[in-house]
Amino acid sequence: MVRKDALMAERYNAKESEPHWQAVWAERDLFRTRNDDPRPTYYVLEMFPYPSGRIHMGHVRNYAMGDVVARYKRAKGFNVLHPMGWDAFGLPAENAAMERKVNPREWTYANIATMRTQLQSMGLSLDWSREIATCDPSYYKHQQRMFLDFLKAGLVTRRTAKVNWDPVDHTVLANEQVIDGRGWRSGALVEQRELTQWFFRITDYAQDLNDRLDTLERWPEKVRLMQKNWIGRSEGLELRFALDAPPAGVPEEVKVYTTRPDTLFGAKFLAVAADHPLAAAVAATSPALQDFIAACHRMGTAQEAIDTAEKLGFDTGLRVRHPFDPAWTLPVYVANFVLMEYGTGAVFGCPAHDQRDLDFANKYGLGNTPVVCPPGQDPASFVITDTAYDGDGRMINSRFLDGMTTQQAFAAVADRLEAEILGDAPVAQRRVQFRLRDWGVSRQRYWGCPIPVIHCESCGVVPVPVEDLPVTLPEEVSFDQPGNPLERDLAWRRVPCPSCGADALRETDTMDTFVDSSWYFARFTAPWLTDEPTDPATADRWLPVDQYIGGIEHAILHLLYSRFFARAMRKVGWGGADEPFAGLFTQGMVVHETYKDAAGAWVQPAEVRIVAADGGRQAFHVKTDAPVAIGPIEKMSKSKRNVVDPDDIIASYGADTARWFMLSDSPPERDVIWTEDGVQGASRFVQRVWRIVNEITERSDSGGSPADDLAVRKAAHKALAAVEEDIERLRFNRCVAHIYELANSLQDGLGRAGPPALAEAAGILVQLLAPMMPHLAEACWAVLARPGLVAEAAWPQVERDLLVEDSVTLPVQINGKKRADVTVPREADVAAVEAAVLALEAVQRALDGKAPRKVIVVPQRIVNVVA
RNA sequence: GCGGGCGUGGUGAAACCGGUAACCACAUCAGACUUAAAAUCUGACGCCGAGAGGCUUGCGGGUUCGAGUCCCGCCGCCCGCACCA
Repeated sequence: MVRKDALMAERYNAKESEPHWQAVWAERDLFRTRNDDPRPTYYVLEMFPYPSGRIHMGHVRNYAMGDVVARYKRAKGFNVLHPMGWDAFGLPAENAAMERKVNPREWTYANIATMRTQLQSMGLSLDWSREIATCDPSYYKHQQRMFLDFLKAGLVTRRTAKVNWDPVDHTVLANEQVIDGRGWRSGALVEQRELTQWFFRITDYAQDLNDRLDTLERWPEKVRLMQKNWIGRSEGLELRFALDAPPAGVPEEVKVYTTRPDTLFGAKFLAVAADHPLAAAVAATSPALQDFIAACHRMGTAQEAIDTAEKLGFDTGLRVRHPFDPAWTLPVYVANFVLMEYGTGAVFGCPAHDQRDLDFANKYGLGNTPVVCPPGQDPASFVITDTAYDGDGRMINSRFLDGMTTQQAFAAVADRLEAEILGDAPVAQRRVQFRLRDWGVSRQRYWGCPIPVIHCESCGVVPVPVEDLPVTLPEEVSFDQPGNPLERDLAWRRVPCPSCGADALRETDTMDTFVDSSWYFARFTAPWLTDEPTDPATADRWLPVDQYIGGIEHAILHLLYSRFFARAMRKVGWGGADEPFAGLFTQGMVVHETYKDAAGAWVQPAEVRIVAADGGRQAFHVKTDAPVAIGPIEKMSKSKRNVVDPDDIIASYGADTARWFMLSDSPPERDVIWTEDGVQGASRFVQRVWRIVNEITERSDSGGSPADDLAVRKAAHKALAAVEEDIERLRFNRCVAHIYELANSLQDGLGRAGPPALAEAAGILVQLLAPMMPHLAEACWAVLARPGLVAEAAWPQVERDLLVEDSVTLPVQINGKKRADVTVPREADVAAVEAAVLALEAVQRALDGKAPRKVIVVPQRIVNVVA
């Protein structure tokens, strides 16, 4: 009690401390990465943000995780690259321009400025000297260069594709602007229009993109699986059906792709897509079919409708011959469920073994013949009524296939039909098919990277010469009229043809913003280059990214496109790696309770006061005191108003508290619930660490027994070993638990252990904290009078000797239930442990004088006595 | 429909290879300090039971000396894809 005043260290003041240490780091330029640093490289990257206006808690979580890894790896002696940039093109800037009459560029750069300040207030160890914004000509110039390289290398094609067309606004709509089949602004029914557009030939790499997934061992299994399904590789047979007496103008054959050639003897019909050439040929003389095709097109738009859509078909009256029996013919339908984009746009229907075919056959009275008998079924009694059987089994009703397994039948059909000739080619061909389609990159938008080509009446499509890059967006832009402003801007569009010099027009499509984010990780390796997208040797050294961290929502598109770009960039000589991201981590969302007032309006958490009530909690509005209903916990979103502004949290608690809370509690891949109690708990811990560290330095009186010294040192080194392992595996919540444990041990040891042991343990505590709460750690480091900055300090070495105990306490089970403990020397052999256990009173009592049937001793773990 | 994941105290969770279920934290309760409150410190805290003890990882089975963990069958929730032949 005497030294109470002396021990009352001042409260840690994050508001003063955090900007101070940020200034110290900046002054020493601590986080600038040099490409010529000889140490081993480590590239940690978090998905760069879209500059929407302000950062949100999801950003705080994402960047806090990345910063832990970056600071830890730096302490471990790596040359760490940890850059930041802005995914700055996109629709919201255009929306803001339309709604608020602002310039998209100014709006975007203003947002970037705000968000940069916010990120800097988090104390992230970022190399800001490498900052890039994708909307800057210094970035998209190189993207245009690569587009031209890809074009030359045959990785870009141009063909027609459907777009969403708003007939009232006369504009192309992005998918997210189509709501329930209607334009988001006009409310008009959206039509599908064919437009000539640019495509990246990602399907050229479908096989490799599929196969290399297996090598991405540090990717979540879930993401690999999602990509695998998206790529959708299948092995099947393309087979040709000859038409039986086709009328004039109708093709003589139809090609069909099937993964189930084994079921060929169960075929009952053939169906082609509404867009299939055969359908068009028949429709030429059939107004009824024209109507049917038009109806199919109308249905195409609405996503939900497909779900419930009935299988509909139109009987063309044509018939095809069965490949194994020219006398056996099948009717040919045009069907609404057959997709022109997949396979050959035509299928043969085997109702017994495909649910869709069965629904269709039942509707049109086509019947079914089961040809695969499930294991354990009697073939004689096996019938299909309204549930198709798509499993394996033995072939029946299939002539020469009877008795075979489905796999054998597949091979037998393929072998025979590959050898059979129809006209001048084999009837069938084995073939691999993918669901993946080419990547349409054309967007009829202003705020994107211009596609660097010129359309000339006599020369056609002419690439912009590399020396003329970048093709910059016009500065002056107006969104008063609907449509793409670039199309109206003739001053910008009109250019001489680079090839013949005649009057020509610029391409007005800009690139999908996914292109911008498909190579930024490579640009970060040398963003100062003005003439080239990358320095290939430098890119080779840094890539792949060692640890990439971001949201699961990018599991497919962004990551797949980046994987495509890695391949394409290597092909055209810009270096990098086969795979862009060696390690991937997908973090969970930040969620929060929702609140609604009596009128049903959403209420912000900041306006809600929570009171503990009997058996639960009650919420009241801070201003009106009116009761507020507590709703379900949901993802923080503006629409539900359940957002907490990082600025507010940093202002009242500090960045360290926010970071600590985001890393504690929930496993990083799971959602974390933001609660006021949780932040306060984190904040209390900040103060506790500060008190402990200060108290240690203020106490030099107590002596400390060797046993107490050892206990504190053991606790510190145990925590060190555990945190090290858990950071490596990105298990930040476990790191937090270990650090709490160490703080508890340190507090226990305060009155007992000696100053050297306490100082050592406190130093370790501070270093463990440093990746997570860097400002607090820096302040504590100074209090401990340790030299330099903790941000520059090498990671401490674990003293392995301190991790092993001399004796171990083993649980003793009798018949699998824990009944006692036994403490034995660590090195005790099995016989010694067994003897010690059998001497225990509890064991004696249980055995009741008899010999045990069995004693299982698992060294260092457990003993089980079977009575 | 297809594919995948998850289910543990009041809450977030931990339990690595099948080996003491519940580390750590939040909340709650009690105590200390205080005129009081906050802050801080100490303690209790899975369930039943006064206790001894018994029970407990969504439910039901199985394998095993031993199962939260492995296998089979249900139930519930979540996510992704979706007419892909």
